Amino acid sequence: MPPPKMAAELVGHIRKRVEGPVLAADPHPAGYINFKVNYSWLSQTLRKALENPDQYGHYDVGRGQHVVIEHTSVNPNKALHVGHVRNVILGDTLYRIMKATNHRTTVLNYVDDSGLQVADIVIGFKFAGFQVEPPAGQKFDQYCGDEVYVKVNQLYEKDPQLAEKRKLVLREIEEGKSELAEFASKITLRVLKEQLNTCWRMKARYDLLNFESHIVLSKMWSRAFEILKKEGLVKLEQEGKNKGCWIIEVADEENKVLVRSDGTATYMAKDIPYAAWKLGLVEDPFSYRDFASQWDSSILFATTLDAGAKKQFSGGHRVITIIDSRQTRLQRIISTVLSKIGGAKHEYQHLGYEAVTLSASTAKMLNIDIGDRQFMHMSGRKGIYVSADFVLDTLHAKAKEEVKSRNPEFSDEQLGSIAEQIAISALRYNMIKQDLDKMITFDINESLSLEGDTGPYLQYAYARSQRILEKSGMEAKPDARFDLLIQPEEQFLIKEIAKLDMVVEDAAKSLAVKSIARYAASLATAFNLFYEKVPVLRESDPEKLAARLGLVKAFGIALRNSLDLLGITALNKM
RNA sequence: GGGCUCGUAGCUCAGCUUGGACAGAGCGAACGCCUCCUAAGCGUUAGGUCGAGGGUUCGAAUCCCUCCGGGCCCGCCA
Repeated sequence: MPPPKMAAELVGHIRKRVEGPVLAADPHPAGYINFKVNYSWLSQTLRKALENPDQYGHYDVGRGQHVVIEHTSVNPNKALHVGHVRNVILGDTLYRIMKATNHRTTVLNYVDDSGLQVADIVIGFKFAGFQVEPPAGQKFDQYCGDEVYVKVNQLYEKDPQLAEKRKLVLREIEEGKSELAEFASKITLRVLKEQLNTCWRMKARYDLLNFESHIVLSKMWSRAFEILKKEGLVKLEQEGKNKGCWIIEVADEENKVLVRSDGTATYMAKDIPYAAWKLGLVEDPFSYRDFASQWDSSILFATTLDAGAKKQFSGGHRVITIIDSRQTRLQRIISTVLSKIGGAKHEYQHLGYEAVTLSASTAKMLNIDIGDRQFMHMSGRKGIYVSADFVLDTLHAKAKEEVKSRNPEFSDEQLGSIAEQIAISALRYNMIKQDLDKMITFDINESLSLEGDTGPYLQYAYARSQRILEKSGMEAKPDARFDLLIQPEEQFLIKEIAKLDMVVEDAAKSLAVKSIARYAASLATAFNLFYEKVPVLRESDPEKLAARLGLVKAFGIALRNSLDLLGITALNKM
């Protein structure tokens, strides 16, 4: 039977059962059955929002389940660039969604304080004559990354003896104790604090810093290694190119070396115990100390092997590690290994995303010739990147001008604080709105846009709504006659507001972080259409006025709650 | 070579999981809308062989196969 005919026939039966939320069912020649929603029923969702604004849209997906999220994890030898920013914002947004859907959350930031990149900085200071103090006005992380790291790497090419020092320095750092290791640790912490300032500025926050050196010194690896041996997951290669190495066999690909023929562990081998720790599959060897207090008044802890408190950071029912998709293969191996040593009942998930690259015109601004290519991969070592602080500062300056032109009476302090919120909003929205498996080609000029599909557009819709409420001089009440809201723009807005919990539920279940951004944008658009067509303050019928004020307020609640999930501040004025 | 992934308007992207009504936004272009709740807004117009071909289906941007093009990954580096 052709669909149109089927629809027509079905409608006959369906009509008899139409009730409650559904007003009518009509066949459409294209083969559809169109149901008409009962708006006076749907508008009761507005009452729900007004009665319980803070909880509106916060769906209980997690039932208190513990989720461990790792993100950021930038090597502590340089400032964050826009590529790292994608990671930070993705991770922090996921944290916010998980938290809002009743998950117990733990956010980790892994600090690779014993890697080669740290050794490079130490060599710069100790053996290549770089001053430890940066020039006045330059952040220490930027100084280390822009100056020391890049230039030391250039020096290696001319001076092989300097390059030789890397291994020695690295070994000293790994062993700890020595004066050089102390120095390295001081430098690392200083860079880390500046990196955290940038992350906090973007309104990200963490629960724990995991220092790689502590993982190495804790002997977690040897314990994990014993487990792997016992379970028969690793074997000592007797011949071939990997002779003398402990390897792990991976289906459909080359075997991975875990322990080199000289007995040292590879990067993968450090990652396995850490991942197992996250899931609570190995005993927790760490104590925890206060590291810093954060903007949301929470305390950031750090691992320590010295005396400290015992805490429950690990042992997640679910672990989500956010690293770019170049690591997908390794993460999959780790996940497989964990499932074989008792992780099966848990979930170890890698949330990957494509890289951020620089657009041709932005590369040109950095004086980099990329020929006829469309984009350029960033490289910390070569000094090819756009730093997060730079983007935020530039956005801030631009936003400040815009706010000032609209609100000349504002104090400089007010202007600065609003401009900062706008800058963060622009950057966060820009980094989260597209799909994870799409590369972001970062263009500095495009990223400075405050119009169209941007964070400030959302904030603007919110500010407009708050002006209406303020100027009305009335309180929007949940018991208004919402059934009087019968204009198309009103009904469209109601429908959007009502979608929030569905969107949040879906985002939490499928880790579809960007769908919150998409929703917030369509919600803001629905409001702007309403704003354009339906006057609120000029309405003379007091019942209609009350209903519209309720609608405006409910919109504000839905949008503010969405913006909270995105880490964007809802502004009353801008 | 093998694996993963992307390819939709001039540009940046939604839509694809769960196949259906003329494929939607933003930017850019042209033209409009502030005596009226902030014009960071709204509207109109122009712009599309949904990479190509085949298959499944009453119906494919969406599912399957092949191919083409871009990207990433395949270290006793991290």
